[in-house]
Amino acid sequence: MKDIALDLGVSLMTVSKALRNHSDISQQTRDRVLKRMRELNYQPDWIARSMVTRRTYLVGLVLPDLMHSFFAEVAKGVARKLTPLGYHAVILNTEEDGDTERRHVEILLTRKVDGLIIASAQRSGQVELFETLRRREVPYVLIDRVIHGVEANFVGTKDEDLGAMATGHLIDQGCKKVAHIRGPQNGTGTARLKGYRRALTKRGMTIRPNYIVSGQYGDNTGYEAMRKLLKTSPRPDGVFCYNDPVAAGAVKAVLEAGLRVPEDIAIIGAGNVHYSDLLRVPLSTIDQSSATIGETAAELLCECMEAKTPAEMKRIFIPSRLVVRDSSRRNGTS
Amino acid sequence: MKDIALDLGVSLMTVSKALRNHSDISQQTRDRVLKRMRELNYQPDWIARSMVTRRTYLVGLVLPDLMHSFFAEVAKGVARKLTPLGYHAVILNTEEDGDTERRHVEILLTRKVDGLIIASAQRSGQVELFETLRRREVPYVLIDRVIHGVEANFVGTKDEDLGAMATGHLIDQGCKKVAHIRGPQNGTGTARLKGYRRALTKRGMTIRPNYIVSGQYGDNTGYEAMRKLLKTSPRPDGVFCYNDPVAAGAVKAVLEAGLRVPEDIAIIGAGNVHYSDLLRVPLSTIDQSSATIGETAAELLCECMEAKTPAEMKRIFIPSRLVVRDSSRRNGTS
DNA sequence: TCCTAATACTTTATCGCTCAAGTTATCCGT
DNA sequence: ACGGATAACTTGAGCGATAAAGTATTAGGA
Repeated sequence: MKDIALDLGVSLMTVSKALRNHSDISQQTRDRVLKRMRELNYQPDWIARSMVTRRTYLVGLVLPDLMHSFFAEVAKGVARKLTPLGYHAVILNTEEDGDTERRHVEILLTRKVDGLIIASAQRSGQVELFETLRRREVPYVLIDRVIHGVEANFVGTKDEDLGAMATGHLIDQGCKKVAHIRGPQNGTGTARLKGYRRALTKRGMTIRPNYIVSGQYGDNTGYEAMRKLLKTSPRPDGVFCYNDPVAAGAVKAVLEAGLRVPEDIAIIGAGNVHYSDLLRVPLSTIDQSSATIGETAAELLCECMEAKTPAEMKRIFIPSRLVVRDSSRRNGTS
Repeated sequence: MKDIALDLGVSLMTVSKALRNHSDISQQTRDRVLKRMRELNYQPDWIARSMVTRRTYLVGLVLPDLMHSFFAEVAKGVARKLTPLGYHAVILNTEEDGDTERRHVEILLTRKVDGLIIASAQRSGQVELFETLRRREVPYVLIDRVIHGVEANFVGTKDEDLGAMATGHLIDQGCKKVAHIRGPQNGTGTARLKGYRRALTKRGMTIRPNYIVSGQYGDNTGYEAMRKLLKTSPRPDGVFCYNDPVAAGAVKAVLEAGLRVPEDIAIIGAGNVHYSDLLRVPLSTIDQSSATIGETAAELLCECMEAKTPAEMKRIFIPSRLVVRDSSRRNGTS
C-alpha cells in the first residue's frame, strides 16, 4: 500500500517514518502522509513490521478452562492492562490438558508472541515446557498455579493459606468433621490440601484419609465427590471444596440427599465466581481477586518484555479474602 | 535457522520444501532434513511464512463477554473445529462495546487473520464495520446476533421463536401475567421481545408496556429489573428473561422479596449456561446448543476461507430446545 | 544412440516493512 | 566565503520464508 502513498512523490521510507512519528520528518510532510493514508484507508501490515522489528505486541494467554469464570475474569484483567500499552492478548484454551498446552505454547512461539501468561495444566514435576521457554528466552509469567521445580515469575494466591483459611472458617462455625474435595494433582490442588491439613492439625483435629476425596476434573466433580462423602461414616458436617464450581456441585448432592446446607453440612469453595451469590445456597468462598491477578500478571510481564536484561524473577501473591455467605453460616455467627 | 539446516549441504529451498512435504523431494533428503530439524529443534517462523503466503491460519473470534459462559462455550466449539484443520482462534473480548469491537477488528485485520467470527456488539443499524469487512473481502461469520441491514453469513438461534417458546411455556404453566426483562438493543434482544409479543398475542393476552423492562447490561441487570417489576401492579406471575444470567438475578430479587419461585412468579431464561442447574432455584431455560453454534460457525468460516470465489451467503439456525427445571414448573405439569 | 521426460535440486525475485548509513540542501558563525 | 552542524529526506540491505522458473542427472523408449 505504500507504493500508493508514493503518489505524494516521497520515498517509501519517509512514509514509514511519518507513520511512526519518527523525528526527522517535517510536520508538513507528516500531515500530507497522514491525510493520504486516511483517504486510502491504509493500515500498516503488522506482520511485515514484526518480521523486521522482532516485536509483535502480542501476548499469549494460556488458560486451562474458559468455562470456569475465574479464568475468564483473569483474562479480562489481563486485557485491561495490556490494551492501553499497545499489546494484545491471544487467548488459548487448553481444556486442562498438558499436551494441548504444550502444543498451544508452541503455536504461540512460532507466531512469535512477545511474552506469555500461563495458568498451566502441567502436572507438577513436568518442567520440560518451562525449560524450553527459558532456553528460548521468552518472557513468561505463571499465574494461579505454581509449578513445582520451576523458577519463574508468578502471580497468584497463597493456596496453602487459602486452604487453611477456608478450613479454619468451617471449624470456627462449629464443624467437627471437616472433609475436603480436592482439586487436580498440581500446585494449587496440592497446596490447598496442605492448608486443609494444616488447619486441622493446628486445631488438634485428626485427619481422616477418607475425608479427602477427589474426582475427575469436570462439571460433575463436586457432585460425584460429595455423593462419595455422604456415604462415609461418620458423615462430615463441613466440606472445603477446591473451588466454587466443585462446591456448587457438592451443594446439589447434599440437598438431593435430603440434608440441609449449612445446618447438616456446611460448605465453602474458593474463587468467588460471579454467580456464587445466586446459587442454590449462596456460597461461602475465598475471593482471590481474579481480575487483579490478571492485571498484575500483565504488568509484570510488560516489565519483563520491556527490560533489556532479563529482569529478576518475582513471585507476587495477591491477598485473598474470606467471603461468608449462607452455605457456611451457622449459629448466628458471621 | 534454515542456514543452520544448510550444514546438510542442500539449498534453503530444499529444506523449505522438505518441511512442507512438497512433492519433489526424495524421501532420503526429507528424512535427513527432518532429523536435523529435530536436533536443532527448529520451528518454522510463521510470521515470515505468512508474509509470503498471505495466509496466517489464524481466525479472529470477537466476543462481547467472556464472563458469560454462553460465549465461553461457543469459543470452545469454535476451537474444537478449527484446531484439527490447522487453524487457531484468537479470542478478543469487546466487553459489549461497539467501539472496542471496531478497534479489535482493526487489530485482527492488520494482523492479517484469515477470517473472523463475530458476536457483534454493534447496535442495530450500525453497519459500517461490516461494510469495511465486505470491502476488504475478509471472510466472516456472524454468530448469535443478527445485524439488521447486513447481508452476511450467520449462525445462531431463531430468537423470535425462542422468545415465543419461552413465553408460551410460561403461559402453558398457567401464568396469566407474563412480563419480560429484555436484553440489549440489538438483533437478539429485539427478536426475543418480538417473540414474547407474538406469543402473548397468539394466546389472546394483552401486552402491557410496563411489563417490558430493561436494565443496563451488567451483572445486576436481572436483579434490578426484577425489583422494578415487583413494584408494578398487578404483579406479574411469570417472567421471561433475556438470558440466564439475567434470570438468575431475577430469581434472587423475587426470593429476597419473600415470594416463591415458581409458585408466585415463574421464571425462564435462555442459553442454558452450565451452572443453571445449580442455581438458587434450578432454572428453566432455552438451550441454544452454544457449542454447536461455535462448531457450525467454524465450519462455515472454513468453507468461506477455502473457497476461491466468495461462497454464497448462508444463514444457519441451530434448533433450540426448552429445558424445564424448577423455576417454571407448576402444578405437576412438566 | 539420441531425444524426451521425469526426478531432485538450485536460483532468483519478492512479500511489506524498518534500520543504518548515505545524500542534499539550508543555515550560521567567523 | 567556507567548513561544519542540522533538518529533511533517500538509498540499499535484509528480516525468514515461499513461488516460480531454471538446471543437472538419470531413465527409458524408438
